[in-house]
Amino acid sequence: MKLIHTTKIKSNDVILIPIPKNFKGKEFYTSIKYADYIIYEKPNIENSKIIRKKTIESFRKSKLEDFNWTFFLNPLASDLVVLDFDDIECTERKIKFLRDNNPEFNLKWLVFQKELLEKTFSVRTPSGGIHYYIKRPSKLIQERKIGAIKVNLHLNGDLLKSYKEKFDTIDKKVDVIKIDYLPKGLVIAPGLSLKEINKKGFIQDRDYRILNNSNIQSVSEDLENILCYIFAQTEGKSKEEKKRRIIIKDRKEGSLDIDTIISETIKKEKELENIKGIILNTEQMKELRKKYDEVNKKLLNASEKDSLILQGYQNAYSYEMQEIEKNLKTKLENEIKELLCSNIETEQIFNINYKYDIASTLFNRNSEFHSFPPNLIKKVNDAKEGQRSEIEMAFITNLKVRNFPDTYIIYMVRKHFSKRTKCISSPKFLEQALRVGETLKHFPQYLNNQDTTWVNILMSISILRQIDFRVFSKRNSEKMRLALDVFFNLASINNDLEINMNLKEISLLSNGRINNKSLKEYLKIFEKHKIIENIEWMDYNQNRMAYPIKFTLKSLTTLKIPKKLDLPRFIPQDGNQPLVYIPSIGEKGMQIIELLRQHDFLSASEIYAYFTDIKDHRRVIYKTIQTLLRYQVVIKKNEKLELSGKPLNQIYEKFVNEKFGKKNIEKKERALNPLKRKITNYKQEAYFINKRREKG
DNA sequence: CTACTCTGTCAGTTCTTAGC
DNA sequence: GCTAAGAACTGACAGAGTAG
Repeated sequence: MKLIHTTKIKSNDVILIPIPKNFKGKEFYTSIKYADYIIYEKPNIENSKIIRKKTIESFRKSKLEDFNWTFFLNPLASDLVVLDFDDIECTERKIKFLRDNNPEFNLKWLVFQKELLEKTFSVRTPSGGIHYYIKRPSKLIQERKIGAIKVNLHLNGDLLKSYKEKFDTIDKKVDVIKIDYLPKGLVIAPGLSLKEINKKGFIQDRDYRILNNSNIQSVSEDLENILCYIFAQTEGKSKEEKKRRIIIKDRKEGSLDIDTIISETIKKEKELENIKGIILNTEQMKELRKKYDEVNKKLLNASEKDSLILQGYQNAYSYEMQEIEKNLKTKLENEIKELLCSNIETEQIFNINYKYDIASTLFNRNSEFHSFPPNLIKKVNDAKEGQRSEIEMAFITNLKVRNFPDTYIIYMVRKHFSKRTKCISSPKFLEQALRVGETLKHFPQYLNNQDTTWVNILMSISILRQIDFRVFSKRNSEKMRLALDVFFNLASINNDLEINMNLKEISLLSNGRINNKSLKEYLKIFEKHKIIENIEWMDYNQNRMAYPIKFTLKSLTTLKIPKKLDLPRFIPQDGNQPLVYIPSIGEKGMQIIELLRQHDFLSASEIYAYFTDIKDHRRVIYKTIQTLLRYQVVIKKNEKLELSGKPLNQIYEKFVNEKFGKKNIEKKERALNPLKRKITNYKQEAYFINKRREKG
């Protein structure tokens, strides 16, 4: 005899409570006083056994099947939660109002609805409501919350006022939305019919029919954030974890003023841009200028012999002026570096900028590289009042989905956005846009305008995070991910799937340690698997496919991926920084750092879970973690790993200093700056390429 | 017994360096 | 761009120990 009328809910999920099969006109009651017998700390099955025993003892003539068996939820024993949507028409109207007036709520609700509610097991209640059954492993909320959505958290000012006016007449409890969050307590089980029950004076049969017979969905980590937002609740985690969270926040926000660092940096960067103008106004420079001009006058009437001497003077003066400019430039650059690299947060800004700066020095490009589509900034600043929020959102979404850190985005906004923009004029808009971007990063399928190129590229970047590249080649799969990642990032910057850039530059712009030779090999593999097409090779030397002049990426949205990774693998935008060049840290090390940036702290086994595609992942990741611990990139606190907070560049410098000491100064200098070293090598190569080509 | 931690080895791949 | 040599990285394997 089955007491549960569905296979989707197992007996260890719930405690079974007897209720009468027919209420005979009475109001709802349970057949026994279950509360006296339940011991929360025990597994549900044991509690159910006790209840059954007590039931048989109390009703000696009855059998188990003479009762209906309903559910009691015990948050200590199971992560099953029921979301009870009451008064569904009014609820839906209220939700619609929130969605229309709060873009962040709109997106998060959409994801919540599509990814959880519509996919999970649900039951139609007799009042027309719906019970959604979900599993929430975090067990963040352990008490019943009736009317769990507080409207004033999602609306403010005039919007809240007009909301209240609109719903005041319909609903007494206007401030809340009638969605009950039930992790604990009694719930009428699916498949039951409460015969002849008295509900508010009416006697009727009340049926609980299964509406969606899918499996019960578990709340993934990404959805967890959305649930936290919708059912705003920050409590519930263990005291120790809460405390740690506060400590980490203190370190990130309290102890240093990131805003000041960013604005100081921008100020200095502007000085650097206007360096010529600034120098001209210094006393020292005025003096030199004066002397220079005087000599110039003398030159007009000077004899041939004198003019040689005067020209010598002139050269000396202009050299001195150049030196002043150079010194001030170096001084400013060092100050910027010192500012940004003083802490682990803003250091990312430096490392990302450095990547683009250094890459542009390889072939002495006049136009520098950007991290974003350059014309987007123009659009942002030129936008009319009504279009602003959409265009600014597009900018932030682009950087966010491509996994740029928030600090970097804030820096970009402060640097490039005009005062009229929404991001600058209302900081709350920027905060909200960043949170919306965060959601889209994890749920890219909800990006608007899917048919446009720029969204298509963002989708592709999201997809490549979950490709298991070993299906394409036995080669090192993470390097292939790096290659495709940099290609699509460049496509995003140019808003064009065609790439015509030197592979050496691409190597420098990548988010990891990959050289042009490997990029070339991967190009061929990608072409074979139709991810890249129309490669135009430079074949000056007997059809040897020396290097690609241009090639075209194909959107990954239509690509059929035979095997996906369980969890997306995010490559940090500052992944090509010196730290990666410490032996046995590498890309894996950066990916672990990225994980810790996103989660604040994780246990070793939680980190392993992200690399299960590697057969021997525990051993492999273990080694990387050990190295990170050895260099104090991460530290261990109560069995959890977290970033130590030491700037990564400082750690790398220390590593080089210890390795070379005072010996091998030349090698040390090279080692201190791996990207510069790469450029020197590439330049030397280019020199010989030209030489060979001239020979024929 | 299972899940996990820790150490070590090895072959194949990828990167750097030196040289032209 | 190319080669060669060597360093470093990567993921696989074996195996001992430990906690629950």
